Amino acid sequence: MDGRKVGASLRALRRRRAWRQADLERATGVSRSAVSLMELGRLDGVAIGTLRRVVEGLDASLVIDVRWRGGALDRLLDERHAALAATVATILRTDGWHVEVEVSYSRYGERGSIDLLAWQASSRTLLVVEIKSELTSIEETLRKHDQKVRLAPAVAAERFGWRPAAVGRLLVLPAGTAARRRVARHASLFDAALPVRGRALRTWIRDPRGPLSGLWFVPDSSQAGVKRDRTTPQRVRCRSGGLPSA
DNA sequence: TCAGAGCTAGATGTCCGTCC
DNA sequence: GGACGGACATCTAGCTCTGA
Repeated sequence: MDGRKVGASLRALRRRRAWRQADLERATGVSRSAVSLMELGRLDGVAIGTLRRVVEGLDASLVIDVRWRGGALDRLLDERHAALAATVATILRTDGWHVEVEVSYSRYGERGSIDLLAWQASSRTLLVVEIKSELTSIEETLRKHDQKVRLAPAVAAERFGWRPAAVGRLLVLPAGTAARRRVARHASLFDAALPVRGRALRTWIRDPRGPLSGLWFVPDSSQAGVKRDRTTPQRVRCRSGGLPSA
């Protein structure tokens, strides 16, 4: 975030309305001095929430972006997802499935990408696998997965010539306590939507018979060897005169 | 002289390390 | 895990500066 550019933008937007700093103070409840600091680009002394109030008070919006070593942050965020997908794809292939990765679709205005689309020719079973390294929104995850399961047979027929007799839906989560706790907290929801787990699930994967709605906790190989003490996530305190090293 | 903007000391709230 | 206290971040009131 370029402080001087942000400050210049705020000032330009304020002046465009012929407002004084005091007018902006009345409109947003943020003191004139704080507005002054922001317009001078001295954002170190300004809370993000306060900055947002001022920006929104000028009918603008605040976009905050975190960047790290070029595109390395995206790769870092994607690492766990990719590792889970790779683990599941390997297991499915070992059990005789043909696996396609990241199958994109666009049908009737609905767009997206199926993490893993697996096909077992002998039983003509199609499996729609959704991988979640972080379970943020449960409702959204289930809704999107449902959409993919609905569209998958048509996508599979069109793209690969697969004509399924049965369709399975599988949600994959990392086998940590955080994900298990989250699922336990919403047990009734998950039990209704994805009732098959554990041994029954593995049995179905080896020998699919009919449709399936399952939830699978898969060990996260990207975290292998990463030792964490009992206090994680660790607090990082920034002392004056120095930033914590990256 | 006055309006608008900049500066800063002090008040307040929050965070985080430590202890139990 | 909760309580406590010190350190720090953030905000504001009020004074000062600047330019018309």
